[in-house]
Amino acid sequence: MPLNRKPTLTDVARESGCSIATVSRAMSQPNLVQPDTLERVRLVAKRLGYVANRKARALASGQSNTIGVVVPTLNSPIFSSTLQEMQRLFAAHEYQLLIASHEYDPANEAAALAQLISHGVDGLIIVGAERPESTWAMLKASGIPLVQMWEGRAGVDRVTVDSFQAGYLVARYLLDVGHRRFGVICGHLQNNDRQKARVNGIRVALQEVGVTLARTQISEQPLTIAAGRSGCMTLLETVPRPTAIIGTVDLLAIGAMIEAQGRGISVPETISFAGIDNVDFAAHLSPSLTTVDIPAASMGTEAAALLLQRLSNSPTAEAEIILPITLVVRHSSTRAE
Amino acid sequence: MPLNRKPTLTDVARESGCSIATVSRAMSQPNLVQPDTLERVRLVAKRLGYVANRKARALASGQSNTIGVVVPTLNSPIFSSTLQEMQRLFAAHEYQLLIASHEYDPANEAAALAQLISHGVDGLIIVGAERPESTWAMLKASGIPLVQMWEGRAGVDRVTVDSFQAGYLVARYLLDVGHRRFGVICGHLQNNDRQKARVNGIRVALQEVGVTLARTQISEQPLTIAAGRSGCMTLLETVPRPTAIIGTVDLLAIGAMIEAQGRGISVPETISFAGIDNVDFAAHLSPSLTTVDIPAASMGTEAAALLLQRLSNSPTAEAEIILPITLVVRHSSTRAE
DNA sequence: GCAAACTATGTAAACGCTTTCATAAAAGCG
DNA sequence: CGCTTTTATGAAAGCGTTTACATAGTTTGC
Repeated sequence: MPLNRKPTLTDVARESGCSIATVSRAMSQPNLVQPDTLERVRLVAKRLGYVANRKARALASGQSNTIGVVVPTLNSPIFSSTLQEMQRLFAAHEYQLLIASHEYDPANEAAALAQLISHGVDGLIIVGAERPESTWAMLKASGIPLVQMWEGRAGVDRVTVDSFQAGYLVARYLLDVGHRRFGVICGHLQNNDRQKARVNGIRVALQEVGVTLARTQISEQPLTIAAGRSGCMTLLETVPRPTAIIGTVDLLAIGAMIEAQGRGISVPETISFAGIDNVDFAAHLSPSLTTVDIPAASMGTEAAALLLQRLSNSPTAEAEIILPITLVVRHSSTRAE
Repeated sequence: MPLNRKPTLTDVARESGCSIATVSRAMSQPNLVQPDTLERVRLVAKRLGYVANRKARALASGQSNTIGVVVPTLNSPIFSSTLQEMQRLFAAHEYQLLIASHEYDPANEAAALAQLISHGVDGLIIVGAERPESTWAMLKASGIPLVQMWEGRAGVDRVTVDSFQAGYLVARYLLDVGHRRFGVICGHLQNNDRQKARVNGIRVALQEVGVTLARTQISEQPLTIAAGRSGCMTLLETVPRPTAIIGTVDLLAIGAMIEAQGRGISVPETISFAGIDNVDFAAHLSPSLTTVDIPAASMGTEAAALLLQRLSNSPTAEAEIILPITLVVRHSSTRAE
């Protein structure tokens, strides 16, 4: 078993006849060392199979080449496409992603953040702005560059999307084509500012034309297709029945639509359905889902780019990048009779 | 700006009037220190807001409390549910997940693994067994506990699922209900042993009844719904047309089915469709998708549990956990006329 | 009641790297 | 050609922990 011991800087230094300082420089700041010395060191390093020990490097330099990301859940088409893009960009810059999820529990989130901070991540990406002040204080105190996604609190860099507007857009559209009786299926609103904003957008759009959204017209659900179905079941019992049902998340809208179809309700003739997110899937359903496109992948790219910029210092002013959203009208919705 | 400097062990030691060794022990091996000393140290630590510096801890102890996971892509319902479960279990044991994805590129994977190893992860979880010997050598040389998921190479702990059998099961079922002309839409086979095994399972099942699967009856595609549609388009042109189309991944099967329906082909009467994976979605489609259930979430849990066991030493013999898969017959398939 | 075995703590040496400072050699300059 | 500036290297001091070893003080056992 040739599992001796990993070669260290010292080993390389000994073999190549120079000091560890020179070797260290050869590895991380090659321009500070003479070409032939560099060559020699590199050869030895390669021969010995030397690989820098990042723990040591991190301790000595204060930099870990690591980015912490905390999302509500990994198991969501939206977050995972965001993560995928972030991963791609960060990997290209030699950063590793330390990913945690908290399942919409603020205590979990605080714990995850504490762990990441203690791990010494160089940067942090978080979702949403709603969290206990104590968590915010911890983030501030850590002094770690921070980027928020989705919703943003002023004073912190952020890449957002206007969730309120997303809700407003779908609702406004449905109103425009004549709907007046609505049902809304949304995620749990507690600890989720994205959901709150979307629902508010809907509510305000309705109010503008004098329609109020009653308690019974809203069903809070987990974010799954099955939950969308059961949310729809509930809403179908309200009298009078809605002519349009909005899922504040595509998965919910899809579940709802499937449930309605399963009961022989014709979509969109009898009830129109619409979602928000524009997941891959939405375009392929039958009927295809009217929704609001949220550029989840770009959000990942932008957030990563912003953080990278911060890490390469450039002490620019506080940044807020707002990504555009667009209503996508498809066939799950139609004019109310 | 009270961003002075993080308190260190030394600070706590000074304030509590004992040596840093005692403080260190108080933090990590409380039973080695007298109750009242412990109490005192803890109080001071809390007052100062002391948080252990994991970089230093990692360097000194050789343990990083970090697990590296390398998956092909984050953006897949299958892998993300696996990751979600792993994250849950590891977080409960105070481990952080360092996640990388390689987009099915062996070079990327090797790079990611090298980075993770250099980061000093305590354990590693990888997907599939197919990778260059050089990558395997690197893994071996690192001496880091390793768990493989999906496919396994002997000699390394693994949590697998019989992908061959998955393919065999759907094909066998379709044969049993009378189908003889097949179309298969699969992912790119290169560098993807899961896909290869699934296709082989199908091929062998067909051979058993004397049916051969021609080159033209297989369409390799990226793993998206849209790709499933275009795969279906191709297959529909073969003469004679297949009476059953298998997507080796639900997304592909779903896309294919949607394409067929879009062309006015009745499903399952004219063509039967089946997939593999049993994603959330499959049950809710119309018609609901016949598929093979792959316990992706359990795979995450089991892999994490296995790795945790390894990390807590218990030098058990090499483990291979094979998770059960089951055929789920739904309404997208039916007896051939 | 004394050697042997613990127990609680302290001292100091790692861990493997980065980085400041010093030094010597090389280069630039009037 | 002497003086300043630049460049390439080395010595050594950290970075904040853990941990082997040493040292007293306490038990235990016969």
